[in-house]
Amino acid sequence: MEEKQNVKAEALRYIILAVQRHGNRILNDLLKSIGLTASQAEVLRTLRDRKGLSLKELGQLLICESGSPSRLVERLVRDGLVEKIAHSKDSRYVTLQLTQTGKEKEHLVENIEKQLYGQLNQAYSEEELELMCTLLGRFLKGQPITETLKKRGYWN
Amino acid sequence: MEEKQNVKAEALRYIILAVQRHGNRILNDLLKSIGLTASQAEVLRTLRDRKGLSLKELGQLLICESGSPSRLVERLVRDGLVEKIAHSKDSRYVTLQLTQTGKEKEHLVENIEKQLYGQLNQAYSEEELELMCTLLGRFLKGQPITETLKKRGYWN
DNA sequence: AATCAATAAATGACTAGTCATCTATTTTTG
DNA sequence: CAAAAATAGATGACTAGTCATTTATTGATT
Repeated sequence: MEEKQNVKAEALRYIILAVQRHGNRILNDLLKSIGLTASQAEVLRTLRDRKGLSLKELGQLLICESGSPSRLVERLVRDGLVEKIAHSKDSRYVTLQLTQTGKEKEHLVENIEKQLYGQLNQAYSEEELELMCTLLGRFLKGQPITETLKKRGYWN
Repeated sequence: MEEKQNVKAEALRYIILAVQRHGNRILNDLLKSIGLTASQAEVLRTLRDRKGLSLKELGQLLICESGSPSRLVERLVRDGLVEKIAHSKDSRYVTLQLTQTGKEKEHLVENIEKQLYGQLNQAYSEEELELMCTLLGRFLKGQPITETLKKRGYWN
């Protein structure tokens, strides 16, 4: 008798995967026009909102990566969107800031993300969005990632 | 006034990402004991359920990959879990089947997945699972991936 | 001060996901 | 039948995600 439940759990598992991929594809397609990936865009948005972050602090704010975003940032530096600044007191730290180009791209990202959110708002009412967040969020209760979500303002 | 909606849409976006990653981590941790990844396990399960698939047909059944699973299967062949058999009539095709070892691992995968589904069933009622599938699925309406989900039995 | 522990970041090694292109084969069609 | 189109799969090139290890620096211990 547990089999039917498992089928539903399995269905949810794969639907979550499919939705995540689908949304990511939508966003990446939109971002392609400005030569960014969704993960890179998340870094730009985060660096704009919080200045002077270290690599470690940035890593604790990203949902897209659980480890350290060394290489993600490396590519943004290579592409001239982010600068690394040595910390004067503790040279283990690197602090990050957007370059002028980075700031300009960040602004474009904002608008592109609005298009994605527009699609979500078209598909769902505010109540439904909240309901999904609450239900899905229940599965994350007690997990480290909830700290990140709280810091970002996506968690009560 | 659209900003609040966008915050909720953005929250959903990141919570879906976080939940997908968290579930994947749980599953990968469990699968590590038998030396498989979640994607590899999905292939094994799929090849057990449907015999004599070609690479292309397999690709159309996987949620974990949208393209062709050439390299995913390549690694399973390398590890001795899957065999490639040349198609006698049309040598463009390759048909796939589990080896004995592959069949044994597939059976272990089944049990490991039950542990994940157990966690989901503990967190959610049957109605909640269904509700989430319905709501999330709405975002996939009309997309190619729904064909895959239907073939797999996770879509009405 | 010298050693040891802790910390931040970088790096290696791997799997995987995406897109474009290439190769080999089969099918179409003129 | 020969050339062109279509198809299956393989491969190259890239980003990214994960885990383990290494390097450099700072802080703590004695």
